[in-house]
Amino acid sequence: MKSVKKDTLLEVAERLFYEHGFRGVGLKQIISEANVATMTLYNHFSSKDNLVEEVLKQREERYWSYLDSHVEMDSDSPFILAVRAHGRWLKEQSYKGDMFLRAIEDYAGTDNEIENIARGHKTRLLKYFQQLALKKGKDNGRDLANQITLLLEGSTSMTTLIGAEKATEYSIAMARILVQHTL
Amino acid sequence: MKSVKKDTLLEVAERLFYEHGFRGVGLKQIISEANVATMTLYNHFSSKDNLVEEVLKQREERYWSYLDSHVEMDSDSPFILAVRAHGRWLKEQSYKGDMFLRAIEDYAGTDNEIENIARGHKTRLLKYFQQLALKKGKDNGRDLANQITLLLEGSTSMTTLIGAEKATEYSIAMARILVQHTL
DNA sequence: ACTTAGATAGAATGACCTTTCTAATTTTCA
DNA sequence: TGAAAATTAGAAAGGTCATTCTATCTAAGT
Repeated sequence: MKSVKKDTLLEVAERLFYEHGFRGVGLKQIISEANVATMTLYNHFSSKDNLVEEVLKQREERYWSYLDSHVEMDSDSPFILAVRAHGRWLKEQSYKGDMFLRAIEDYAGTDNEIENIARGHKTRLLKYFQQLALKKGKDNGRDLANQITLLLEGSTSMTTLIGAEKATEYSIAMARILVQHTL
Repeated sequence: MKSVKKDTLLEVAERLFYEHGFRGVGLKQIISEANVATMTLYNHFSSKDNLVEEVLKQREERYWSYLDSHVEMDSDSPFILAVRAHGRWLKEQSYKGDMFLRAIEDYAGTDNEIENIARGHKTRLLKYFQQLALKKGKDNGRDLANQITLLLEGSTSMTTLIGAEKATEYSIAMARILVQHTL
């Protein structure tokens, strides 16, 4: 059932959408770089919007397996590990802005599923850190979770300006102070 | 020399570009909402890209007069004032992402002036905080400036998720800790 | 070897895009 | 008032876009 063509399409589409934006990439370019016929795309995806949806889902899966594989939840400093893992993700996969934020901006208020998927990812990130804070027995877990998330988002934006290494260095430094401060 | 039509066009274009993205808005919609003929637009702007450029310049001017009017450079805590001012800007003018970051993403690598203008704004922000740190006699001025900028960028992104008030609350709290920590 | 499903190239469609053109009308101000 | 400049509506050109439709071809499994 799994199709190599479909996987190629998803891979190419994710790269191009990330590089030039959802609206900045046409299907023609995608099928051309994927070495696939038009109808092959439409056999696997019902529309361009549907392709965008699948791309976002795939990217989210990849993001979480990235985080999961780098964060030992029971470690002394899971927050720091998460910020560091996010930094690696930035360096390798997200050096110019965040795809989910971009999807939210591009499709906000147009009544489609894309915005929901993108917002879902962000919500999950917040919940992730809230649970982490809970496990650590912090009383102000929600605040800490929001602040750590803010640091992640900040480092993502800053990556465009000063590179992933420096952005991550700064966010880790601040996360350390933060965790220490809310013990 | 100043034309009311041109101002209307800039105002309408800025609103629509921010709301739906540069590529998501057509000139037809802009001239329609500005109650202006096609040729009026082309009399004042040489192309759509040129319109985008002027919109960005205008927005940057507005951003800086916002900051300047709220930040007393010689105050005890100009950093905190700046973060707070940025928070007000978010609430009133930038509730869903940052227009400059978006311009950088949308036009990166397409060899045009737009990306330069957008990056210029971000560079200026960094320099602003570096000078502030210098005036305060901090030895690690560059680090503090980068971190404060990271907090601003983070609060901008978080505004889309939790609103400007909470995002600003968190960034101010973190900025306080930071300034205190690097005295 | 036959069948069936998937993939192919390429054209057709209709919508929308930016930019240019024209010719009539309105505004500005000396 | 009269001349110059700005603005108008609308069409046209020339692209690109997403989507659909052919009709041929390839590959797999029985």
